[in-house]
Amino acid sequence: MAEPFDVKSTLNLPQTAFAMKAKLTQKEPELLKKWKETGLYGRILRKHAADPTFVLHDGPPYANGTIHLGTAMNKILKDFIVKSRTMQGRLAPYVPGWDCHGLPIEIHVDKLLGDRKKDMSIIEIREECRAYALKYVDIQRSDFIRLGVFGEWDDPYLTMAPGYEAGVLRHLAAFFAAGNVFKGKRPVHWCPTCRTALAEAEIIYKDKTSPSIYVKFPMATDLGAKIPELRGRRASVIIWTTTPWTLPANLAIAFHPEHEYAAFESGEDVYIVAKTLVPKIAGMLGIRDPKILATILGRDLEGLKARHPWIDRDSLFVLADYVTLDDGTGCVHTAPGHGLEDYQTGRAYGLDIYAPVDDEGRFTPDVARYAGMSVFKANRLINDDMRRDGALLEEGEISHSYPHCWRCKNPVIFRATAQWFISMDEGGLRQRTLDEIRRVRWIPAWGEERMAGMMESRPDWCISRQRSWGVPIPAFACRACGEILANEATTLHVADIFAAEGSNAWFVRGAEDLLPSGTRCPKCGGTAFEKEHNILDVWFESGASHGILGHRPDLPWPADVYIEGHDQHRGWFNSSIVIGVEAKGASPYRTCITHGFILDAKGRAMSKSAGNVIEPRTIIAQNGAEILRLWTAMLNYKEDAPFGDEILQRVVEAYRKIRNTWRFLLGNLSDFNPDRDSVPASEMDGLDRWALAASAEVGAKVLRGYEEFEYHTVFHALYNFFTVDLSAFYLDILKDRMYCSGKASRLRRSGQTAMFRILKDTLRLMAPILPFTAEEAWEVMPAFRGKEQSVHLEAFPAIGGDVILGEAEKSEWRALIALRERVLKELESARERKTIGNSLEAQVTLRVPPADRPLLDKHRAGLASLFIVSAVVLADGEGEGVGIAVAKAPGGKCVRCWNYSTHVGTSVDHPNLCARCEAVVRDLGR
RNA sequence: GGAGGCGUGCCAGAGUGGUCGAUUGGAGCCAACUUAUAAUUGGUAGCGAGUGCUGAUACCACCCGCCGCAGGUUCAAAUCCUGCCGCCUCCGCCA
Repeated sequence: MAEPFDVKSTLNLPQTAFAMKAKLTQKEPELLKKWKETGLYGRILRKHAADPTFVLHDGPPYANGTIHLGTAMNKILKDFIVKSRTMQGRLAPYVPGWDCHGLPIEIHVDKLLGDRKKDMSIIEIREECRAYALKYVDIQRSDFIRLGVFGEWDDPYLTMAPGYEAGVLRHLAAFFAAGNVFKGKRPVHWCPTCRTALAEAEIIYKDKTSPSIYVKFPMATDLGAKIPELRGRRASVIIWTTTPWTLPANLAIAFHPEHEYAAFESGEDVYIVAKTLVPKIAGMLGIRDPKILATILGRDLEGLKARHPWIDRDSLFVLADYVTLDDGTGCVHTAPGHGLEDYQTGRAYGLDIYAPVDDEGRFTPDVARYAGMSVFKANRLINDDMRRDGALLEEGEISHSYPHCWRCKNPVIFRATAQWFISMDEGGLRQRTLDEIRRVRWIPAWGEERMAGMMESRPDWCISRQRSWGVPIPAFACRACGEILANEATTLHVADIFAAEGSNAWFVRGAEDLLPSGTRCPKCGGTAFEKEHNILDVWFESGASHGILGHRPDLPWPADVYIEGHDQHRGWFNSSIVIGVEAKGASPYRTCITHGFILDAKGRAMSKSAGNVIEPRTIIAQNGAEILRLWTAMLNYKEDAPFGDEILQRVVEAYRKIRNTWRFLLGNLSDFNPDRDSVPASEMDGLDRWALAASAEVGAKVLRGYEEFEYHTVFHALYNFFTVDLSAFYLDILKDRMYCSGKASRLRRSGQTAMFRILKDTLRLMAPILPFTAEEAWEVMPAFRGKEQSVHLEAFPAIGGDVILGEAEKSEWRALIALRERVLKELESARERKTIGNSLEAQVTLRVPPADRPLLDKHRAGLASLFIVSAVVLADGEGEGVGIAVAKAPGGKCVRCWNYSTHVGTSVDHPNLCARCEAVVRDLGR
């Protein structure tokens, strides 16, 4: 006989507007719009106005191209930091920035302009660069906003803004004040055709045929003192080179300190080369069985000298680690003005950085015989002359990869030119920076070692570039005597002009107009000057970005945190700390965090040429930004992370689980008024108290994770809690109580109270990671006293309070949960035996040994619901452990709650209901 | 060439000296439910060698080895040390 009404209508089934299907791609833009309209970001800052500050200073991405996954991850991590610190009660403003100057933009604009560039002024070209940079600032800005990153997007810092440019020069002035800036020579790639210096990005490597020659340098020092066997012999060192034209600039020969060198006989002559290369060289000279007269370690040759093959000059024997035995003779021709390693070695030995070659690649008058001759043409002649003099031992050709100019495609040369430097050791800058590095907190810890290693080995900082798109180095030359004028005062003066007019002023104004009035040459007293045309290395510009701090009370200097990819140990972290130390005497960051790179699904770096690049826009368009954020939270960002479809699907799965759990909580709270219906913890059902205690434990772990910037532990802790504790255990058990108990019964309200508190806590704990979903849920969550309009205006929950369980209670629950697992296994085998289907068809009999009796008696009433069965019978057992038996539950199935009960069929009014349901239905007046 | 990082089951990813052959999730297989329903729940489940059982290289039981490989420290190692191999990132780039 059926009930005279629809039983289902008497149940309290879940109800919520929070959809199962997220439709993130639609929902996220709606929330962004709403946040913008309600001025959420400003409200957050105002709410925390009186709180202690926390400054994450943004490393400026380069304003060129669209963002890639790595950029997205970086911004998301920054947002985790800012949002979580905010919810921890800090005033944490976030000012994003962009790096706008520099070569890549200049090259792109160059290509865009093509031939038109010839007719344009430098100002016009710079305006094109500015427009180009602004375009990409806009594009990237909207991408970052789309990710849900909160910040001052309307007022970012741009390195090309006049105020910023002035700040850069003021930092430069600090180096002038310290006496650390000097002008020196340094080899750069130089295109003789285009008559310009080239950056690495403007070099293309192509195969080129070059001469390959072996040249002997006769000893100037008598080796007899060191090697008695060679007393009185005519000894020479043999070098190998592919650039004969650099021989006029030869000042040294480099040996490896650890390699063994040998002197072998060739008729009257004795030649010195690396011992292992003797057979090769001797064979080349036609000596069948070379006689080795003596050997000597490279380091013992240091300081000796050889004669230049034709110039009246000695060549110093120096030591260098980069000398290899793969090619040549192990004795390396060294011209400090024509090679980077040669340059470094030359500086180490105090040699002249000698490069007697002019802008067009011709020898200067300094070089006898070849003056005015193009260096490539001179190769032939030099070889001929040396052959005639007997200096050339062997001549051939070699095809090798050689740098060429990207524009004219001609081979380039390496040539020392005048450049501006910051000395790392003059004034102890390197050491002071190293000291500061020790004071910074590095995450991960190995960052310190890496950073210190780089700082120890970095050469003097070459800060000048022969380019247009950047901040000019304000240096002048006296027209009368050529004296260079650049110091703290002139730099600060130009900084003031830039602050008002921007760095274009350098190109618009005359030299005298850029100097304080009445400036005279300190050397000759002249009053006429000309401007130099160098711009600053962009790393100096971005490294000075901490200059935006310290001008607003909410943005003090130094920053609490810098966080970028680990490539920035050499880049931004490096230049920032050097500038911070010189200008402010300290590191501009207290904590420095690095993250890994994003690789493709196979673990390879993403690159356009490999065709494995995944655009964040694609992910967002298909899955929503929330998925990208969750992925970022799941991974241990300290390591490089693979990314691909399969991985993405897993993230989507995890998202669904979290979303559905929140949805279930919301669904069961539709009739719950927290302020009116909450049950005090002391009166709550035991299981609910357990759930709150578990939630508190997770909460503590999550807060620790945020504190330590460990977002994957945040995610794992919450996700585990959702799947294991809530979904598979607590909420599963709670269903019967929620659906079937009287709406306002104490038991149901107790469960609702726990669910509400868990929902409220987890939404807030998850808000920094899932700002959209947490907000969406927050909006539909029951209102309560003090509820903020947005979850992002809330603080993290205080953990603990009234729900911590004692150790005794905890171990009781551990025992019950362990017993439950065993019961579930027994139920499964009963299911396999077809004894039962649904677990509610079962009655479980526990044979309880005396030792376990107190525990089970205490929880007797809750056991059936704990196991989700219809009945539990306790019987006396023996020995160790509780025995478990499963049988078909007696009685009939209650059509309302599906529990089996002997009460079913006994009631006249409600013969299909169990006692509990009959009572509930009666209360409803049915 | 230099610096740094990483290597755990089919996959992802926990685990930093015993309670770990190893948490959790995904995929797989089996099942329940239709009251979170394009949802929820339970169970099962690594690889290799050996012994027993057997008609059987199947199932089951037992046992041994395996957390990149090889050693070492220790009463005890996925966890510490050394070497090797592999992968990745950054920097340099050759006279």
